[in-house]
Amino acid sequence: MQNLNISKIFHEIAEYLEMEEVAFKPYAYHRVAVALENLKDDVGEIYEKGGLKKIKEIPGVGKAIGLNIVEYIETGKIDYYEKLKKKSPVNLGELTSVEGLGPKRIKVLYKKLDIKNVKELERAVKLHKIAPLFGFGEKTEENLLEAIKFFKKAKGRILLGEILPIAKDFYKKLKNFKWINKVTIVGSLRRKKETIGDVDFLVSSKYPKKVMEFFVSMPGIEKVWGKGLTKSSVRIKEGFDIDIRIVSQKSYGSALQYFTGSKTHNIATRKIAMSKGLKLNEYGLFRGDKMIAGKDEVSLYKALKMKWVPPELREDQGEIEASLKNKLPQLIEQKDIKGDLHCHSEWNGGKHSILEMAEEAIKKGYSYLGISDHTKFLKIEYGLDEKELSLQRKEINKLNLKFKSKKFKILQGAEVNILKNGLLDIKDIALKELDYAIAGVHSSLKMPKEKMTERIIRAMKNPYIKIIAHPTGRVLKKRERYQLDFNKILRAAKEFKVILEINSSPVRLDLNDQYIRSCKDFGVKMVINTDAHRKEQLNWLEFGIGQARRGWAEKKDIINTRSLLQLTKFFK
DNA sequence: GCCGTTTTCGGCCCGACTGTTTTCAGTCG
Repeated sequence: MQNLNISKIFHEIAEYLEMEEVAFKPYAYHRVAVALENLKDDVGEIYEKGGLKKIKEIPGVGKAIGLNIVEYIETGKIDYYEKLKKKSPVNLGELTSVEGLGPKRIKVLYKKLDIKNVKELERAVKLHKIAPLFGFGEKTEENLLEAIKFFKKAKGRILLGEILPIAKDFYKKLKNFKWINKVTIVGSLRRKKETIGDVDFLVSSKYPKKVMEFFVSMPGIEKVWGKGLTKSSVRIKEGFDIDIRIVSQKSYGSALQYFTGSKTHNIATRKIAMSKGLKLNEYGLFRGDKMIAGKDEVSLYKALKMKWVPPELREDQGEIEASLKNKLPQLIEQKDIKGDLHCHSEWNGGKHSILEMAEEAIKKGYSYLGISDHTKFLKIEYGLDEKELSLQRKEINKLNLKFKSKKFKILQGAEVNILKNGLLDIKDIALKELDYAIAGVHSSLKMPKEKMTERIIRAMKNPYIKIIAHPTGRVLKKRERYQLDFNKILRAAKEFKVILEINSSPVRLDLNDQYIRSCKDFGVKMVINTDAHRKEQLNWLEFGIGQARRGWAEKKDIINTRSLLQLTKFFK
C-alpha cells in the first residue's frame, strides 16, 4: 500500500506551500492526501490497471497531482516535493508536531532565526529570542516552552497502534521459521502500553546461529546494531529498533517473565523469591544451584505461591499483593464485547455507509452497532443538525428492518459537542429521538480546571447524555489532557448515571489506565468504543481492550459487554 | 491545483479561540 506514503508527502507539500503563502494549492494537496488515506484500493494497482486516467478519477486529483502520484509509483520519489524541501530545509514533520506551531510561524522562525528543528527552537526559546518577533509575544514563548517539553517527553516512543501491526508481521515470519521452536512478543508491547520504545522478541531454539542469520536478513531491516548468539538488535525502516533474545526451552518461562517486565514488577517478584530463600533471574527460579521452576510462567509464579499475573497488570501497582492473595481481577476480554457505541458513517464524511459499518459489525459477531456522528458545531466533520439527525434516523430504521432476523440492531447515537459554557450544540428535542447520546469536548481545550470540570458536569446533567467521549482529551505525543478535577467528574458520573468512554483510537486511548482503575474502584461504568471513521477501524477495539485491562477492568465494569436488551433498558 | 445542474473562470470549509494587535493572523478541530 503506497497510499499512505504518498498521502504523507502531499500533506507535507501542502505545509510547505502554506509556508510560502501560496493560495489554495495547499487545500488541494491536503484534500488529495485525505482522499488517499480513505481510498480502498492501492494507487499502484489502480495505475497498473487504468493508468493516469484512472488515477485522475480519485476525487481532487487533476493533471499535476495525478502526475505526482504516477511519479511516485514509478520512481518512489516526487521531484516537486524534493525541490520544496531544498528551498526551505526545515523539519516540518517535527516542528508541526509542536502544538501551537503551524506553517506560518515556522516560516517566520526560519527566516528570522534560522530555526529548522525543535532543538534549535528550544535554544531560541531559552534565549528569549521568540517573544520580540513580530506576531509573537511573551505568552507565545511560554506556551512554546511547554509544548517543547511535551514534544520531548513523547519523542522516541511509538504508538501501540502504529507498532503492533508491524511487530505482528515480524512475529508471523519468525513463527514460521522452521528452526524456531517458540516465539513471543515481550516487553512493553506484551503489556500493551499505549506507547512503545522498541519491540522485543523472545525465541527458543536449538539453532541460535540459524535464527540470528535469518533475523538480521529479514526484509525491512536497515541496520544491524549487534549480532550475537543470544541477543541481537536491528533498526527497521520505520525507524525503531527490534531486539531479539534466544533462550533454551527450559528457561523460556522465566525469560518470558523477565523480558516482559516491567522492571518494577520484576524487582518485586525477585524480592518475593528472595524472601523464600530463592533466586530468580531470566534463566529460572533456583534454590541454591537447583532450578525449581522456569519452563513456563504459570509454574514460575506458582512456585512463588502466586497466581499468574496477566502482562497488562505487571506494573507493581498492587498486582503482586493481589496475586499472592488470589484476588486478581477477571480481566475483560475482546470476546466479551457485544457491540461498539461510538463510530461514524459517511453522513459525517466518514469512509463507509451505515450499512457497510453494520455489515462489518455483524462480521465481528456484534449484536449492535451505535452510529454516533458528530453534530453541527464541528463543521469540519460535517456535523449533523437536528434535521439531518432525523433523516438519519429514518435510514437506520429502514436498515434495521433488514436485520431483524439476524438478531442485530443499529442504534442511533450522536457525538454532541459540549460548548464552552457546558451547553450542547443540539436541541434536547432532537436528542430525545436518539437511542442514546454521547457528549464530548472539541473546542476551548485550555480552560482552567474548575471551569472545564463544571462545563463537562453540566453536560452530564442533561438526561439524554449517556456517555462522555474521550473524557480527558489527551492526544498521545501531541497534547496533554485538559485540566480536570477527575474526582468531581467521577462523582457526577455516578450521580447522573453517565458512562465514561475508553476511546480505542491509538492516538487517544482515553481514559488512561489510572482513570479506568479509578472508575472501577468508584463504581462508575465504562464503555470501550473505537471512534471508527471507517469500517477497518472497528479493529481498534484491540487497543481499547488492552488499555481497559491495564486499568484492571472486568466484564461487569464495561457496559458494551451487555446484551442489546440489557443495554437498551439501561439507556431508558 | 481542482472543479463544475452558478461549468472554462472564479471560488475553494469554517467557527472558536488565543494572543497579538488595535482590527486581525495563526492554529485547531
